[in-house]
Amino acid sequence: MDEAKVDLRERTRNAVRAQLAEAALRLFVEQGFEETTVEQIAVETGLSRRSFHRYFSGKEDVLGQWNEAMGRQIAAALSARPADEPAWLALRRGFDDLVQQLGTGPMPLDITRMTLNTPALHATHLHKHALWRDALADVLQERLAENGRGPARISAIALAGAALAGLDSALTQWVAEGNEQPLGELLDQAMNAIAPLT
Amino acid sequence: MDEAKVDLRERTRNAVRAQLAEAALRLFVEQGFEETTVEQIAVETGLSRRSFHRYFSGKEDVLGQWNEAMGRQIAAALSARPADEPAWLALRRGFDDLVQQLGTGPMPLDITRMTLNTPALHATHLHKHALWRDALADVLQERLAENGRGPARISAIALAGAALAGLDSALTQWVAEGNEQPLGELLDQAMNAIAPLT
DNA sequence: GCCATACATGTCTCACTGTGCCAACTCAGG
DNA sequence: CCTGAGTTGGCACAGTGAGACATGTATGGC
Repeated sequence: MDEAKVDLRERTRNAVRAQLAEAALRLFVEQGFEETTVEQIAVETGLSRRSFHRYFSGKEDVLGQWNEAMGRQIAAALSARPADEPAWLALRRGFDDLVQQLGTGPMPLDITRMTLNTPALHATHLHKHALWRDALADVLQERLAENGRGPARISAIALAGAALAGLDSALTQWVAEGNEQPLGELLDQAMNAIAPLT
Repeated sequence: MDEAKVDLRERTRNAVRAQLAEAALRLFVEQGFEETTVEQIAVETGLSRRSFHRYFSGKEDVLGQWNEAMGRQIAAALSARPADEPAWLALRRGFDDLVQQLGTGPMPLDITRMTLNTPALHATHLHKHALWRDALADVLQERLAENGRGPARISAIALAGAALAGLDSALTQWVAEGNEQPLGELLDQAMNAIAPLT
């Protein structure tokens, strides 16, 4: 029972969570983030307000959880880069998955625009970057620990943070000009302005 | 009357605002941010909950306004740097005021620690960085516009964001090790890890 | 097949926040 | 004295987040 039972419950939970997230996203895009109440999302899914809070800590957490998965993906991509690749370039390549995923269809652009323009969501967005930064810093330390002692923690965090700053400025520009230039090129431009992508 | 009257009102307002901020900071440090209610701050200053919201949009805005002044100061310092100084070094020097101000007494360290560890305040902290970033980007564009056309907006934002990422990792480390190394040295270390401080 | 048990959910309740609205007060200028 | 701008307090309201408790509901062992 400790096996299949837990797995089943877990899968059910995930399914419900996904339903809630889907309803929430739809309502957000339809009528805006602030104008959507938790109750609306809950009713839409056939749940109570209280139960919504058993899956998400709040409205903004709906997007927060979506981003956690992406964070792990980026960290994994980074640690898969060849060890002799310069760190800055490896960071750039680590973003490739994200860039590709955001480049498919107009939906991601709408969500990204809403995320950057809604104060409450912008906060979530920045918090997400802070989490990604720490995760990437871990990988960087591990990556560079091979040749001698790795860099100090502070350097790893700084480097990861700088890369994310580049990503953020690329996203800002991307949203501002409405997908005029592909996100990947903007990211190259941004990161190159910080340090040469050797 | 349009002269002294308005000024008087303005000074009174600022005085009340300062009193509120002082009471809020004290209560935050004493009993934590989340555990402090708006009502407590208001009563402490002899005001009503309603009136507190006429000075600050919320608890976190107390620190938010403190940071706005510092943001303007940093931007001013940056634009005062010699035009032939490399941008990255100029950004580092622009932080000198902030570093010095945070290095005086144990109070700033406590506030900074609380800011980084409290979720709601961390969000304010990140938002503040976003504002600073845009302000610094403006100055950067202006600075480098002298020799020919300035850099693209995206590059200016990326550079400013990277500098702030360095500052953030320095602050994180500073708080983590409890002022073991001076903040200025940590900042040198962090920014050097991103790009050489020529 | 039956039941104890764990887990999800709904209802009720409470504290806190942010905001609109209105009455009362203060204080300078006519 | 009084008018008018600005500030404040009190009240009400919607929304959020969380604790307590009761009610299902499905799963496992018996």
